[in-house]
Amino acid sequence: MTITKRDKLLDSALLLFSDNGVHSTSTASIAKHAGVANGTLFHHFESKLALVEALYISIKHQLSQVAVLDEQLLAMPLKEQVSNLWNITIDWAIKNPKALIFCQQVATSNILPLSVRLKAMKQELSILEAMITLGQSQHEIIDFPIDLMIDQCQAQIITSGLFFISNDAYVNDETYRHSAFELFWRAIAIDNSH
Amino acid sequence: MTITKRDKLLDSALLLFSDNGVHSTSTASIAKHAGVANGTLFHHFESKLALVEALYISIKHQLSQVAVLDEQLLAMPLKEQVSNLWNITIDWAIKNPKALIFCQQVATSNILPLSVRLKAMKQELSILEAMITLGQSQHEIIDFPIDLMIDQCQAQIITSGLFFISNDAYVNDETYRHSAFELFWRAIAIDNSH
DNA sequence: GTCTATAGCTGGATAGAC
DNA sequence: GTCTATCCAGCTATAGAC
Repeated sequence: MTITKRDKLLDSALLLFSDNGVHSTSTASIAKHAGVANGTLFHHFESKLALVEALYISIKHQLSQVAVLDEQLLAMPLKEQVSNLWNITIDWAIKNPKALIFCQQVATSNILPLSVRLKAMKQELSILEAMITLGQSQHEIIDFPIDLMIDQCQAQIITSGLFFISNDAYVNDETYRHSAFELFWRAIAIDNSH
Repeated sequence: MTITKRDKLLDSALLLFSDNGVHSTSTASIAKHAGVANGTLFHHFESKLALVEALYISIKHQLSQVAVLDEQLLAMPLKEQVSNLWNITIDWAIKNPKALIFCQQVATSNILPLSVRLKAMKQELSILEAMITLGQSQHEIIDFPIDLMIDQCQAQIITSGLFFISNDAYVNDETYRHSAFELFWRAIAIDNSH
């Protein structure tokens, strides 16, 4: 498993995109940073847009591999399941700040066609949707429209991730960790005692 | 109060920026859309960046004029105050979708220097901060760290705004309206009964 | 203040040798 | 697969007439 030039190009692209934005990063600067020639970039990626798309898909795929429900988790109470997934996702965000920042930029712009973004999002959100629906049927999560809830929940997770990224002193602060999750859980949980 | 060419340029810039992004909108296309000559744009704005900044500041200012606490509001219970401000902001977002989309793009990118963004944000968030702090001192709002709460609350409002913008069939749907606000309020309120 | 014309540069993408 | 060299479109910004 060697690091190919293609991988180097993706790494450099992520670094430069997240720092300066997609549009103000030239393909030349990506190639230079990756230590490869200009033409090599266009050998591996049909166009700049294709590079952006490949990077986006790759990150979303990586995240979907991290946040999964296993047998052990499914046996726990719902709040623990949600908390677990929340923590896994936040930890991933803290370890991959550039990835989250880049995805946020792509998601809130028209750089990539809507169809590509929707496809990547659907895949990522299936767990979230499953948990909310389950919780609603068990009367543990409030019965608001599912599309609205998915939207809000996802936004809260991303916001928390971005918060810890830009305030990294709080990453290991239990108060902040706990508070951030509780803000998320309190919004949707029916039993708010304790 | 006539519509000056400067105003037309700002209007066209907002339209094109929110649709295609700042970087992929040329100054030439803005001038053309506004029905003025290319050079006129640079007479009114020193550079493209200065145009972006002027637009951003103008929108943030406009929003801060809309969301204010008046005498009448201050006499109400806290939840009503919050609900009122929430509704005012969402209504503004629905009426000015392009403005919200543009602001979101600017906020999640490095197009404008951080100092400019922070200044505009501070001004906008002062009411939110005041309400949360007041609520905390009255034990009506949960006592989590204020910086985290401001971040999350602002994100929830923006997310709701964007949700109604992209699902405009729900704009007048009381269920969605009520649910969106309750998700916001439940997260931070201490008394969750009823 | 507004226009036309254009300078000067940058960036995405290609061609062809190795 | 990787490189160098280069084309050409499109962009920001300026100059100067009106």
